[in-house]
Amino acid sequence: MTIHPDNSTCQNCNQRFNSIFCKAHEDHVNQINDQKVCNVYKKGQTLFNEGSHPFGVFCVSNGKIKMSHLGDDGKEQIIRLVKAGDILGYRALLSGERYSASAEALEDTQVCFIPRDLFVKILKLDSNLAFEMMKLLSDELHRAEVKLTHLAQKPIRERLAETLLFIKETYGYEPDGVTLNVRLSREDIANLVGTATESAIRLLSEFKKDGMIELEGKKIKIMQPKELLRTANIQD
Amino acid sequence: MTIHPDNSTCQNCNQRFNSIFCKAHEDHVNQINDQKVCNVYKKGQTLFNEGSHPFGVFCVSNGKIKMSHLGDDGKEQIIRLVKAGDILGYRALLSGERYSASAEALEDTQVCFIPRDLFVKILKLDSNLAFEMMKLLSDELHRAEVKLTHLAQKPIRERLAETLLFIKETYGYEPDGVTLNVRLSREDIANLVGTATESAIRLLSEFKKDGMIELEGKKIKIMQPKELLRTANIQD
DNA sequence: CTGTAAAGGTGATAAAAGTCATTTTTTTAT
DNA sequence: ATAAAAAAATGACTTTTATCACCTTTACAG
Repeated sequence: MTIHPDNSTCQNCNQRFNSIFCKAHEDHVNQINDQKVCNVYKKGQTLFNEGSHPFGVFCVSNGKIKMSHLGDDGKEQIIRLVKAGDILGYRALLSGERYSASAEALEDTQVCFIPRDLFVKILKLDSNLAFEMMKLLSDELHRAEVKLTHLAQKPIRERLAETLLFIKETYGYEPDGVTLNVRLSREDIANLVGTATESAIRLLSEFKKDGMIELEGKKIKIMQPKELLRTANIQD
Repeated sequence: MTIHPDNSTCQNCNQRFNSIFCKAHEDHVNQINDQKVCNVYKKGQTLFNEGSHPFGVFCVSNGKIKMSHLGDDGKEQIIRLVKAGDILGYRALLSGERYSASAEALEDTQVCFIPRDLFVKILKLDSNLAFEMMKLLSDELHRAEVKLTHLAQKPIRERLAETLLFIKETYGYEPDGVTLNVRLSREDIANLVGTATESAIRLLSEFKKDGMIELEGKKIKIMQPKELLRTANIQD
């Protein structure tokens, strides 16, 4: 079992001021630290499944997670990419419903679990945290509404370009400054864009031919971000 | 100027216990009542426009409103239908951004305006209200994610059927028990479904030919709700 | 290692949906 | 009441995208 000295408490967590808890009262952070349960999920492992009950929220100290819905015909739609510092599992918990999405680790990921009752108690006591939570929900809602509009109106080529830029915004580059810092299957990319896997593959090849990206297995290098942005055709 | 005796104060508003303020403290409702500004918007009038600054939230005492995004090529996407008892304008306000959507009255609509500072102050003081707000945001987020998935995966025929049922859920029927209690243009319906107006018109005609609905100008009668539900192909 | 399964890739074809042009109907303003 | 404008409807056609079949490459468990 690996020990992470600088990361083993919430107070010293390297994501502390990169998370929703940045403005939470110190006492409350201490309480979370006392009751949290940390865990490592291997690549491909599931944190929770659509349809099951939420017993708390998860806070990611490092790693990457995808959250997805299963469509009515069984096809996966990825609705969110989660990174270190993010929390997940709050949507269902706050609605008082079962999970409407599943969460799966995209690589080995370290996660702390905060029990439901504690999280709710602190949300009620700490109006700063509550406000951050509302802001987070509002931002997510905004993102979802924009994506919804683009799904309804934009061709797949533009949505793929936008998706690649979104991945870059979320996970950034590797030290080389061009390779997207995550490995996704072509199917995952398609399920993020909202298209058939074959269409995603074809368009990635076109982007490569056009010199906007380079492909090495699952590595994607962004060679011409400006051209990609133009292809995405985003106005705002 | 018409006087609405039972409706002129928040305390006596017929939507009081049908709104997010159902669990707010009485004192806070009184404060809102003191500072609110009521207004009537005629059919087609705009409450606010994408890109402008939010100075508070709106609370609908009666009427109907559509909220929509403008896509990058100028096409409208309707993201929400608002009814009596609902609030609107909170998303941008809580995110601290400009409005990302516009709101337009679908019929003559009575709306109270609650100033920003008061709303924020009460949200900070009243943890019950804050919780209701989080629940509301979570529910909206859920709705947006499901819609996003359906836009990515379902054919227009299914989405149109789903949209008609959604309108029914939102606004209900007229006293005859079959006519949808709202008048929408074919373009609005298309912008709700996320398709071209012509496609929406064609499919509505098909639904009529199949006996699921009847059309009389802008009146839509749901004749076979079960068949419509089957056509929508919703699993959950 | 190495065989097997999974993922990636490609072409042909079909289906879905959008666009454009035109006509009919409805609404609205004068 | 009526002309003008807007909305609805329809057909022909094009474009986009999905599906299917198949082949190649990669990953990985035994």
